[in-house]
Amino acid sequence: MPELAEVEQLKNYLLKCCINKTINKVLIRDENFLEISETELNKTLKNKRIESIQRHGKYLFVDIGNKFIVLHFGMTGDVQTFKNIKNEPKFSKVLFKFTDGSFLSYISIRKFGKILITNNAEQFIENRKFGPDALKMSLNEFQNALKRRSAYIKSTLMNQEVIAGLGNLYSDEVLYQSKIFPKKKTNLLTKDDIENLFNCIKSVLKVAIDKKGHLEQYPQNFIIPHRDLEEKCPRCNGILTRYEISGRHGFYCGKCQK
DNA sequence: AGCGATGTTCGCCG
DNA sequence: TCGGCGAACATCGC
Repeated sequence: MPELAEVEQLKNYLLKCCINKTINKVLIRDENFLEISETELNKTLKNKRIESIQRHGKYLFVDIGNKFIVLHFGMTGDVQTFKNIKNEPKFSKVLFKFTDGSFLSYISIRKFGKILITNNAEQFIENRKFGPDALKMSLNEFQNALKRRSAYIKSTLMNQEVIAGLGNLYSDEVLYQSKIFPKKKTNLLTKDDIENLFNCIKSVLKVAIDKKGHLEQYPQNFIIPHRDLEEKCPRCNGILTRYEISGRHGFYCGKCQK
């Protein structure tokens, strides 16, 4: 589930299903996801009410009054609420039981996600050196974040210390929409390129959030539905090119993105 | 059977 | 110093 738009969707789900619920117990199904023991986790979370939820980039901060539960979803993370323990989903890694008897599972097929506790969400973001959230950032923040960066623009966009929230798919998408070549060096972009890119980030994320991260529902003028060999550019009908940066695969249109 | 996957981190090297 | 590269993490689905 997990780039910014998908995490936003998970946030909305948790707001709908878990807000104001009080945690009764936590069961750890796979200790790889935490750095503290079940006993210690229960000591911290028992009888705490979920007051609000914030998102920064791909992270969620669940406000339990005096602390925050930090959720990161790796590549396959998800959440699911249910009423009967018999319905605990497959790949449930951490199980939260609420005082009303309902449950919340933190699910992950692989083991890349993390659940942490922090006293201060802003401090956590600062310690991790995360850049501004891609959805909330201003043009000025974006311009500053890109300043003096010499990496490929694709790498810059995926670097969470520059801006937070974009991953492999959405970085490809915003570059496609703004007609920028993924291996263009960041510091060679013009002021117009950067403004254009900024506007495309905002518009792509808006569509993605409206579609609740359901990739199959994305418009046909997006490159995301065409991420495959032999697929054609929806704009110019040219064959899309598959490329690689640091082991990540992406697609671009060689004709549109110079 | 083998390969690729929406993420992060680390060591190596230019 | 910056950043690209590759590996590692682990497992499922095509």
